[in-house]
Amino acid sequence: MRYSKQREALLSLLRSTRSHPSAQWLYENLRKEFPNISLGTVYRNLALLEEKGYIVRIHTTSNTEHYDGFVDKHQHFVCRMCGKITDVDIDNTDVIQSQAAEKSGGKIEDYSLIFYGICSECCQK
Amino acid sequence: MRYSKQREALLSLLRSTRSHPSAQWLYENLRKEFPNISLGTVYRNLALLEEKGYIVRIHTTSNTEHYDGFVDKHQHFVCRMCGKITDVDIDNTDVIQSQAAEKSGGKIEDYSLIFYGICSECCQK
DNA sequence: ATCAGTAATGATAATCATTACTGATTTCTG
DNA sequence: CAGAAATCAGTAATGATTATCATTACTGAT
Repeated sequence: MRYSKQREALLSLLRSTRSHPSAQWLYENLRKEFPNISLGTVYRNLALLEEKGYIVRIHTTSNTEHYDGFVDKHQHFVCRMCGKITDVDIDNTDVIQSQAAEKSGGKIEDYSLIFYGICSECCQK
Repeated sequence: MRYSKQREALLSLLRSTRSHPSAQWLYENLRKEFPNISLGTVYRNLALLEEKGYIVRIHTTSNTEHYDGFVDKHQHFVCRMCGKITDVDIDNTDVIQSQAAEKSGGKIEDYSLIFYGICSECCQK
């Protein structure tokens, strides 16, 4: 993987936020520094960075993908009112993973655990 | 919700399999009984049935949604080789859910737990 | 420092799953 | 049975993502 300014900026932007942005948001914000950057470049580099393990892709009920620059294993909570994604740390998930390995018969490499509900801000409204 | 043949057939087809089909697969198989059924009808009813809680939508790394006619809470395992989705039952997930509620501050209504890896069939190849 | 090779880019077109629209048909209630 | 409303089939539109392609920009060797 050869160096590129755009990719470095993308990764650094992703690592600067905990908001789990979409490709569109990243595109719009990268345009401040790279007015001519292409949306295709954003998608291409997101795929590349995910493949190499530098970022994580989050699949939710929403029809758009979200990305996370923090790769230390953790979980997410999605608010069904405002759509915001926040981090949640759950302990002892290895128990679950070993139980799944046992019951499925196959080789389990990873898992995704996403919580849905109403976030504290939206609860107050 | 008013009765319709197409919707009943869709629900019954979904309940007859453990393969967690996509909209496209359901459409193709419903055409055996309803040669003129529309893909739009399939999507419309999938959305309706999900909203009413009769079926579950499964979001995976694949770019298409999959559906499950069995709504008793359980988890899924997705093979990254063949793409097949199988059921996995994990015990004591309520521990996780209560831990998430505690740590997130919000109100947690549901969660999705999906395992990724290589299924037993693909392991043998 | 320049060069050649090749990966990455920007611009744009293509893809493909899903959703919206429309006029005809079916279901249900009185 | 009739009329209102939901549902349908068919099809166009949408929107996120991916692919294409000519040009540009890294990088290691001369």
